[in-house]
Amino acid sequence: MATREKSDCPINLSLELIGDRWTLLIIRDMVFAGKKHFREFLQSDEGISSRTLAERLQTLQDEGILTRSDDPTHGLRTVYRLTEAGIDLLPVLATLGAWGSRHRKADERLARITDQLAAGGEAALEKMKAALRTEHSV
Amino acid sequence: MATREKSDCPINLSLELIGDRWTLLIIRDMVFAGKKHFREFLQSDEGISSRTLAERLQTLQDEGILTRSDDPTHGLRTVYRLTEAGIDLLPVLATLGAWGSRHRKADERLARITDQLAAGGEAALEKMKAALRTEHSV
DNA sequence: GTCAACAGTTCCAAATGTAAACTGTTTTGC
DNA sequence: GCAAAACAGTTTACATTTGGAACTGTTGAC
Repeated sequence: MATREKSDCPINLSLELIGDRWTLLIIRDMVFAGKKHFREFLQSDEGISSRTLAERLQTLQDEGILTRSDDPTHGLRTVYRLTEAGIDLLPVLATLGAWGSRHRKADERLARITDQLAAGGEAALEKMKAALRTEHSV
Repeated sequence: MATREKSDCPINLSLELIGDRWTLLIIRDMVFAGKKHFREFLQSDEGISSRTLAERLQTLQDEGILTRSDDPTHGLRTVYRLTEAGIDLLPVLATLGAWGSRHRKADERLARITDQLAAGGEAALEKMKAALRTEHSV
């Protein structure tokens, strides 16, 4: 995504980075399923290809949304962690989930999660962000 | 976008429809700039191609996000209007804009708009939704 | 020492997106 | 009443992105 920015509109700038089919699904898996490893992302229901996954993880790393580091306890394993900018995408996931829950035929169990998050307002979001900071700190 | 759904996750269902570079920019133009005509969307800074625009408008219409009708006062003109599902995308635009405003180098004047909307909580959103309902009703 | 786990990479085909020119009406300005 | 501009797209040729499958090279488990 080395494309020159097409405008300085905040919505456009967000979309230039996360406006695609896969990026927010990766973030979703980190936020709601606690995934941290390449192989885990590969196993999601939507079936991202390893090629696309590798490219997205690299871009997200370049743009400061997540960090990549070696697992000290396991030489082969790589750990991906959300940065503060990545954790800050939680409200986007919440509103996106709430919309899908209301206007598409979504799984009820999953819908409850984002619905509660969106309905809980700032307080619910901050609580979950705090938990994510703990989980993704080194 | 006649793709079979890959999962029933509400976030995935939202992304399958609006997770791309252009769709939310069209909605943004309708919501914040009051655009309603093909030629107006074409003139945005980001420069969508007429082919992509036509395809997206068709999909959004098929999926019930907007409606298409002839302008009674002007035989050539077509009017696109947001449905309730389309208006309901406002919180997504607000959080997306707030994120871009905080984490990218966004235009300050534009950033203020989404920032206030996101900071104003449910009340600010509902107020703007009410205005959109009036503007996009027949 | 063998086998599975791990994070990718490589290659090719298919799908999608872009730019630019073009269509066929209708309305506007004179 | 006629020419030019406005309107919503379509078409075509090309470039870029994506998807699927097979493959690499290393490390850890048994």
